[in-house]
Amino acid sequence: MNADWIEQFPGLSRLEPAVRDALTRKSSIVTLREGSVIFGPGKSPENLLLLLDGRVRVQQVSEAGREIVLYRVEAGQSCVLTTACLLAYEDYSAEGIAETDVRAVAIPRPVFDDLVATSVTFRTFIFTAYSRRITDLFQIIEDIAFQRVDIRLAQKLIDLERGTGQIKATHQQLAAELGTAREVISRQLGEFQRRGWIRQSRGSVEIADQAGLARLAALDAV
Amino acid sequence: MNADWIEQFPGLSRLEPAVRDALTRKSSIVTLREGSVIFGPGKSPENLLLLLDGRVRVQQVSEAGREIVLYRVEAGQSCVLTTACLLAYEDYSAEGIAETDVRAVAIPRPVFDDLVATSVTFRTFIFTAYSRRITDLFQIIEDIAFQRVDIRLAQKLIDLERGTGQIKATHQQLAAELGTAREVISRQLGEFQRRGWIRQSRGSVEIADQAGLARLAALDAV
DNA sequence: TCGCGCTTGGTGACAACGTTACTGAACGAT
DNA sequence: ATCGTTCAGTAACGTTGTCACCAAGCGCGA
Repeated sequence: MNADWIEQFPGLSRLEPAVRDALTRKSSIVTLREGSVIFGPGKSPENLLLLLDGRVRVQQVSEAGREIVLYRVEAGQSCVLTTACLLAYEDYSAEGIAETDVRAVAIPRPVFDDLVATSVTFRTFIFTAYSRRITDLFQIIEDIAFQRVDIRLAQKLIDLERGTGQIKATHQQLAAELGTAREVISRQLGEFQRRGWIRQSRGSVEIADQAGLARLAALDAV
Repeated sequence: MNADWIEQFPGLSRLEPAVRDALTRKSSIVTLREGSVIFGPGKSPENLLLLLDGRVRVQQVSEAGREIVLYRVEAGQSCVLTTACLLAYEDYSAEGIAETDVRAVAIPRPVFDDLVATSVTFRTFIFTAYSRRITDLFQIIEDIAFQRVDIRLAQKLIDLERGTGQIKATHQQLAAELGTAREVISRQLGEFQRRGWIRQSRGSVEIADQAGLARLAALDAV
């Protein structure tokens, strides 16, 4: 019915007409409620998801219960990597969670397989998505291994503040973003507040001096 | 000429005869000297490599010059991930280095593209390789973020000791394996030696009590 | 609306890790 | 034998992670 969703994916707009037709016929549009666990230990997706609306958070959960956010899939992106992740090994422990209500195109595995075989465009789309995630992961590894927490936190705050100057997140959630401990976040935010860069309240952080944060964040790789 | 190399790749042994023929005809066997930089900032491979002999180390180098080993490609494995890595972004900073002399099958990009399109077997081979690397990366992230250095070092020593009870590596190299600092390795090895688990000499570590190391390594996720 | 329990945040003490700065030992080349 | 380079050891200190505990905020049912 509604085949126009393809236009939301820049990489797919030049899809060969026949392929495009097959894709729209054989895939379906699904909706997922905020908070749904899309995949994870115990769940396995039979579909490749292309996000139309909403946001999915992919995170690693350690046996000790600590979490770290690996990346997010936004509208217009595909979730291949995590699908592929389920293929090879069983002992993975990443999970995907709908951060908002999500609307997505679900492409069944056989159709996906067929499309990869048939279409150069689709193949490029998929491989590019892979590459992007992998460089993301490389970056995360470098940050965790070599970057100071205060700098990473400043960057993350700037990143999470989407226009509104407000970030709705507990210290615990921010700790998971950086793969560190809640206490560390509390300390750093306390320091940021002392410097007048932010104002804190329960469950949210308000940016008071973006430039101040940005100066710290820019110390990056000096 | 020598088409038997395909047998070295379990994932490819069932390749359709026609595809198999195309693969052997259009690819070439290359050799690389120990120490060669196979790809990295400035170098880009035009080929997908399937390793016949030798070992390739893939590592991330930070702007400050610190290094961390991401994974190794061994004989019988492919190097897709890093090839794909070059597609999307330019600002990656990983490099691949031949740890030993390397003999590999080089598949030109157009041939690779054609094979992915033609053969389900080949496609599975490639995607499985991807999945494996990605779960590796997930594991590395979890280790760096949540695991103690002494435990990781003990695991790494056991891992690097391949039969010989000897590990040829400087403290600096071991530090790069774990993404930590040389001084930290020196301290930990000093402690291991004090406990009688290892004996040190310039440029190498000798395992004296594997069981002792193994006990520490097993504290993993208790 | 009061009290109860849960979540969230604050803090101090200490352990682990990273950084800086420096030292000396081991090795290779000439 | 000497020199320069690489490698390893160490002390001091700053940063981050862990543990233990407490207090404030909030939702919810009595």
